[in-house]
Amino acid sequence: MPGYDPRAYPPVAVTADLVLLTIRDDRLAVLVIRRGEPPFQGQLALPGGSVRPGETLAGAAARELAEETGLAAGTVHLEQLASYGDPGRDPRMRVVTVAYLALAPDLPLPRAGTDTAEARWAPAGDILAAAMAFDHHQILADGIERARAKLEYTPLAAAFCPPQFTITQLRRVYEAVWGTALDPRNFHRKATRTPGFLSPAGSATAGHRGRPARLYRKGPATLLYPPVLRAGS
Amino acid sequence: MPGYDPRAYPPVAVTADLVLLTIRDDRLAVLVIRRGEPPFQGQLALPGGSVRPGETLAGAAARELAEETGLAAGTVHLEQLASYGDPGRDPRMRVVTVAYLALAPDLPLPRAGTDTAEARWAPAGDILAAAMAFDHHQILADGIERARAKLEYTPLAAAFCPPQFTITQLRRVYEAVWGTALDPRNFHRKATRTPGFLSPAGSATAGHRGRPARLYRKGPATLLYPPVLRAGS
DNA sequence: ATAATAGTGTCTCTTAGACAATATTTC
DNA sequence: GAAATATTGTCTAAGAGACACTATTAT
Repeated sequence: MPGYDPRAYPPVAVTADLVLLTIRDDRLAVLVIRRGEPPFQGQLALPGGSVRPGETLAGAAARELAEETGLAAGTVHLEQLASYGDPGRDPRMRVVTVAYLALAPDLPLPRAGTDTAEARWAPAGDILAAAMAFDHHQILADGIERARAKLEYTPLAAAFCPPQFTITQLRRVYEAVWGTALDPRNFHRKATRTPGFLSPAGSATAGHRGRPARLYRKGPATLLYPPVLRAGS
Repeated sequence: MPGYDPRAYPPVAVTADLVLLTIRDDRLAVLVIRRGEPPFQGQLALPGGSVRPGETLAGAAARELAEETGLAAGTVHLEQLASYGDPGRDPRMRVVTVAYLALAPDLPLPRAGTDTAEARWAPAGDILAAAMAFDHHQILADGIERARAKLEYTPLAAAFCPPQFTITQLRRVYEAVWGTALDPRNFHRKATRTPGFLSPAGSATAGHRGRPARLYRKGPATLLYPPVLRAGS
């Protein structure tokens, strides 16, 4: 637009917030912190912080992720979710946050006390039923919905699993995220016969009751065809 | 995060950019402007501008849309696409842009000369093959890919059509966006039998050769089940 | 009548979902 | 052996894609 000058307006802060999901005890869980200072002191919130000068948006999200989990970005799936910038969403000033969705295997508990007040995993359903600081409830809901949708047509469920995993582990991811039970036999056939979904990883597990299961890795496909559709009609 | 202060960092500008798509002459077209001033003077760009104080992000996108097309937001589908904020994407200062995807029926040519230098519709394929200012090439590519994907599992193709339309018009949308030919008979069956995709609008068209076609409106569904899948295996 | 476009029906193949049957382990 | 889990197979119904056929208009 001719004549527009980005410097002509009052200052805006840009932050990166994180919806970090995992599966714990066969349930979808989210990493939340309890805010140690105003605004919304004492309330639950998503981890996040300012985007620093010279840092990309994804870089800021990856840095937050590393600070919270101690893990390098390579281990965890990280994608941009959406941006939220309603005036008044932060009482201090105009803040636009770029939310990122991160999907991780069941991680060791996040490092406590370094720079974040009381970060912990909590069942996603519990958090959705509670209040959160800022508009984080909406951001979390959007993140969960994104994850649900992406399980249908991408091999992203594997992001919730360790590098090698069994079909049953993968099925439990679907069941936890969708909140529905799936037939183990039909799921097995679907997962193993959808091209590119899985790559065999040879050996088999043992150590629990029942027949040992084969191991797989995430396959080369980026889109599943045909998709794994949630029940519809 | 304790101790973080959004005011502690250098200023950032937030803008809203628009990927406005339509179908013209059975081809996917995008609204582009030619920049009248530096940076990237003379280059093609997407329409956009600063988010004003007190304005929501979606509100800024709707305002840009109205400025470019003269249309109220109600006529046009508008959804957030993604945000782009790499340092250096704008040489003047740190600018984070929130891109919105807008889908519209074939509109009268945008108002010329009011506040935008030379806005025009251009075939999406031509623009993708050309250079654009900033990172707008990437934004456009992401917008087109979003539109392609959404045609599969939402009734969004209707957003490219006037309020009432025929099955053939709808099919031409799919063909233009996907760049593939679809069987008219199978598409007809699919469109009319997918629950909630279309609502009959009674009367029939005429005025051209061939049997008059029935008219439909966009149906109540927000997700198509089963989806209209692009050919895969 | 002919061409053109709209709409229906039919056939085949693939896939989803229900569920029987078999395989391989631990207890 | 019994129980638990993994894996394969079978049956049925629904949907996709190919394509014949009918319907209704303009010229």
